[in-house]
Formats: sequence, structure tokens, C-alpha cells
Amino acid sequence: MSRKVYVSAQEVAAKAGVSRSAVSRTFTPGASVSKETRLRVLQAAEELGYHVNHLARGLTRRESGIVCLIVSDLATPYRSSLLRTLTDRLQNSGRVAMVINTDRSDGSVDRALQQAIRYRAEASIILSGMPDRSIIDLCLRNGQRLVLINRDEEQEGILRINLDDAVAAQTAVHAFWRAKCRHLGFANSAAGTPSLMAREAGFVAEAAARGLPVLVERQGATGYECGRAIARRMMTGRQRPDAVFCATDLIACGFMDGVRQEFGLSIPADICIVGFDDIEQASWGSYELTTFAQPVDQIALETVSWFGTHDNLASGEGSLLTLHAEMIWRKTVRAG
Amino acid sequence: MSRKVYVSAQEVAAKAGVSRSAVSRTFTPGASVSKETRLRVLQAAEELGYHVNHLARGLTRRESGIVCLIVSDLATPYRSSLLRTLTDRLQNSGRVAMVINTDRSDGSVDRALQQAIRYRAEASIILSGMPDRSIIDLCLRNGQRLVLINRDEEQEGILRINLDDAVAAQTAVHAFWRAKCRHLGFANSAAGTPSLMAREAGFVAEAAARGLPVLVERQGATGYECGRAIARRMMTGRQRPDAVFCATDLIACGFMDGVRQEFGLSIPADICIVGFDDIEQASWGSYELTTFAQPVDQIALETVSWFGTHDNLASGEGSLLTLHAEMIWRKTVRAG
DNA sequence: TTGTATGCGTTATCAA
DNA sequence: TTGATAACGCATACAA
Repeated sequence: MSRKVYVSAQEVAAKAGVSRSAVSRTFTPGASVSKETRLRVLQAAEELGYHVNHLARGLTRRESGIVCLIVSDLATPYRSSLLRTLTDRLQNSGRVAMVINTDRSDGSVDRALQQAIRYRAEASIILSGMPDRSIIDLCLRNGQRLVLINRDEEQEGILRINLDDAVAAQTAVHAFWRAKCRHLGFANSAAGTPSLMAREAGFVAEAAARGLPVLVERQGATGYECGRAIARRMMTGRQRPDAVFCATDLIACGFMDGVRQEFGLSIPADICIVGFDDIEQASWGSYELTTFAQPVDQIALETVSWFGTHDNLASGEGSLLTLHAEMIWRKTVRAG
Repeated sequence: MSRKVYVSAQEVAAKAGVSRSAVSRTFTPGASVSKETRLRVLQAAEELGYHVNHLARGLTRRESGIVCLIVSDLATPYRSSLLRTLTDRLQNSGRVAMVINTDRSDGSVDRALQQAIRYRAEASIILSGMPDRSIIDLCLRNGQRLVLINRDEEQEGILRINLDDAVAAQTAVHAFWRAKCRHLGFANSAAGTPSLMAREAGFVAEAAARGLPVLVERQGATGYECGRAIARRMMTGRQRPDAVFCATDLIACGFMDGVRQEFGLSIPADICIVGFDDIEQASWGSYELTTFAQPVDQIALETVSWFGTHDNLASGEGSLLTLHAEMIWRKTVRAG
């Protein structure tokens, strides 16, 4: 079996009896080629199995078509669904996604961004973690677009997409109030990311405004187990809450299983629960969780459309988009 | 803001007062550079913010460092966890993952593979769907390694990784038998992928060997909803099974919620259930599902280690790896 | 160890 | 519309 290398435009040109530029033009949308030569090139290419080398194209055009997705915990329901939508939209816009997993150590977001630079990615979308200022600058200086999703950085030339976490938190308090709950709880992880903390702060503030006590519990990594642990802690304490806002659906699932199985409570009769993210499991029969939906489609849409419009990002203007997380009513909050 | 382009090795060389090859060698592991020049280059590179252009490097070296992950339904628990492990291992071996989402239409696996060729990916890992023979040949002819996970193709030069689905199915029948179940059921989707069908066939065969009747139900897309629908169908029929093997954990979750909520059955007292995949939700309190674990780590490990050893794949030898799916005992099957 | 020269596959510029 | 030629940024064979 001949360990042959890829065929080049050169060879296609030879076979078709044209110059190599003709071949190049044939594969460049909107270039000037006659129908005739175009056809001959296409046929020769087909027979030889020619495919444009995007490495070389990227080199001369100075655009690789690559967009980096920088993410940790990518097996998490919310993250993976965002990833799916993002890759899909990216491909639809003629780009391709390079995903970099930052699960390992800490400075890994910086390393991920360096990888993005090495491959001359046109943009990097950061779903988790926070890169160093200096490397952000480096990206920007070289014309790489940057998108931060649910992060907190203030910076020129960056697109930041956040949610109205505080509004959602207020809505949750509202719902609990109408359900006649008077002892609130907030179940959070110890991660302390901006969005998680914004939900907590908004919840606490709105509760205070209504004169409601709220028991805040922060523990462990954001996930199912953390919800169970918090359930144990909260329900063992002197003052059991009758309504709990969980910072995340995963936490909420753990919390629900905990209060049901370890304390025999029934939901929403004994305790009302609201989550955040609207992961698929939230709609499962065992949970039917009332929650707030991450506008995943909108996030992806805004992101790639920003790539399109801001070819002129020489202006350096950054944008902050605050998207709305809509409440999805299911069965874990008593009707008002 | 100066829309400056990336700095090149040329500029670094100038600043450091060396030749451009010295710079190249500094960033080539195992090249011959003196400590002195190496240091000067490194410093100049640091100050200028230089990063090797992997597009150009890939061009000359004929290896891009890119591996394509071709996948559909990537937001599914099993898929996303495989994706996570794969990206992680790939990065650890100095490569980078390009993920291509094939959710859309059908021929999209072929298009994905073309994309892989265009970017001169060193390998493509196919997690779902089945590419055309001709394009497989094209990849192979150009020295691109191919890995098929849970697919069925017989072909030279390909690494195929399958599971011992039939053995697992036998084990499930065994477990049901010891739990004194005598009316079996198999809950499958209508997808008809090789691994799903292998589990079904293995289950049916082993049941027959023991003289046990088995009710097979196939319906819809592989997922939670399909499990619920099948529960409705199976439990409404004349002969209710007292043990059901679900082709997938997702199906099992739907099935469990269905039989509990719509038919008031209790698990495992009234009916025993076994799933497949061992997704995270299988361990959640609401399910505690007895299931078979996908050896995700092993799959990823074997894959990237195959990349390493088979630099000499001129031999054209393909491999078939059959990995073991171990049974994870939880609480949905009565003890024997 | 270092520098020079050449090639990798493509696109862009310029004449024809 | 077409072809020749010069980049693009890097690696490497070869000579020094």
C-alpha cells in the first residue's frame, strides 16, 4: 500500500492541463473562472481525490477557519448542550470547532489560549475559567476575537454574554412567596463563579427586601453530590427551610433526592424547589423541576453573529449582552 | 489599536541576533541548540509574544497535530463523557481535538471526514454514523488513521473498538434468572446501530437457551422518552415482563419513571431492570440502576496509544479490540 | 552548533 | 479569464 501523500493543486493542474492558479480559483468562492476550465478542474480533482489544504490556505489568507472552545467539565449536561449548539452553529457558518479541555490544573486556561494562538484560531470562546489579562491582550492584539460566557471580565474588544441572574433570583423569591413559603434556603457550590454568586446575591437581596430569612449553604463542587450534601446539612439544622433555590439543576436533583430519600419529605407539599439551567434531567419524571432555562440557542446565535459583523473590530469596542433566563414552570413549586 | 499580525520567527531571530533557524530549533524538541542561544531566543520570543504557527509547521512537517472527533448527539451523557476523556488524553499526548458535529443530515459523516482531510488531521475518531467506503479509502490512502467506536466496518488499517455486548446480555439474563424472573423484556430504540442490536440479539439468544420468553420492543430515538413509551406499551400488554434489559441507561431511566409513575410498580420488587452505559444519572438516588459500564477510559487510552505505536501503519494491518463492559451492581435487580 | 538555501501548498498581485 | 511569480511562516538538508 503506497504511503502516498495528499495530492496537491499542482498535480490537479497538470492533469487538467491548466495552471495551478486556475485550480486555486476553482475552489475559491466568487473567483473568476470560466465554466469550462472550472469543470475540467473539478473533474481532475475528483479523480485524483484532491482536497484543499486548509493549513496552507490559512497561512496565506491569514484566516484558519478555526474557533477554539475552551471548556472544563464538558460532560456536564449544561456544558455539553452548549457545546453541541455552538459546534453546530459554527459549522453552519463555515467554521470548525477546536475544543480544548481545561479539566486538569489551573493555569490551563492560559495554556488553552496559547494553543488557540498557535493554530491561529479566529476566535476563542471561553465557557469556563478565567484567563490571565496578559494573554487576553495578546489574543486581542493579534486580532483574535474573544467571547466570555458567564464570566466577569471588563475589557475592550471582548464579547461578554451574561444572564440576568439577579432577575431570575427575584422571580424565584416571588414564586416562593406566592407559594406561602416563609423560610428560604439557597443551595450553592463552593466554586464561587460569577454567575453562581450573582444568583445567590440576588436571592439574598430580594429575600431581605421582603423580610424573609434565608439560609445559605455553600459546599463542594458544582454537581449532584453537592446537592445531596447540602440537603443533609439544611434538613438537620434547627430551622428547616420550606423553599430552596438551587444554583444549578444538578444541585437541585441531588437536593431533591436527598430530602425525599433521607428525610421522607414530599415535593412540593413539604418543600418547594427551584433550579437553574433547565438541563434535560429537569424534565424527567423523577424531578419535573421548576427552573430557569439557559438560552443556549441564543448564546450560540449571538456569538457567531458577532463574528460576522465585527470584522471591523479594529474599533476595539467590546460588547456586553445580558440574556434572559426564562422560568420554566413544572411541579416543584406549589401554585400561588 | 494597531491591528498588527502575529510575530514571526523572523522577527524573533532579528531581536535575538540569531538566524531564523536557531529560532525554529529552539522550539523543536530534541533539536541541536546551545543553551546560550536558546535562552536568548526564548527571551526575545517572550518579549515579542511569539508563538509557533502550527499551520505553517503542519505544512512542512506534514503533521498537523489535529485529531478529528466525529460525533452526533454529543450532549448525551455517554457521548459527552467519552468526548471529555478523549479530548483530555489527546491533549496529554500533544495533540488537539477538532470536533465535528454530525447532527444534521445524513451524508454528514462523509462531509465531516472531508473536513478532517482538509485540515490534514492525523486521525479521525468516529463515534457515530458510518462513512462511505470510498472516503474511508481516501483517508487511509493519505495516511490518516481511522478509529471506529462501536461501529461495524471490516477494513484494513482501521482500529475498531467494540464491547462484548453479547456477554453483557448473557450476564443480564443470568442475573434476572437468579432473581427468579421468568418473563423477560428488552427495551430498544429503533436506531438499529450495531451495538444496540448486538445487545438485543445476545439477550434474546441467551433467554432462548434457558427457555425464557422475551418480549422485544423497539421504538423511537435512543433516549429517555423512548424508555417511557416502551414502558407504556409493555405494561399495557397481556403479559407483563418481570425483568427488562434496556439497551441504554437513558432508556432505562425513562422506563423506570414510566413503570413507577404510570403503573405504580416498585423496583426491584415488582420488576427488575438493567441498563447499559453507566451514565452519571444511573447512580443517582432516584435510579440506582444496575448496569454495565462503558470502559470510557480504556477506549480513550487504547485509541491514543494506537496512534503512537502504529507510525508504521504502512503495514495496513487493522485491529479489532473487544473491550469488556463490567456489570455495576446497584439496586434495580433483586439479589439472587 | 550555526547559518544558508530550499520546499511545503496555497492565495494574491500583476501582466497578458 | 488566465498564467507567472511572490509571499505566507516554518522545518530541514547541507555546508560551514
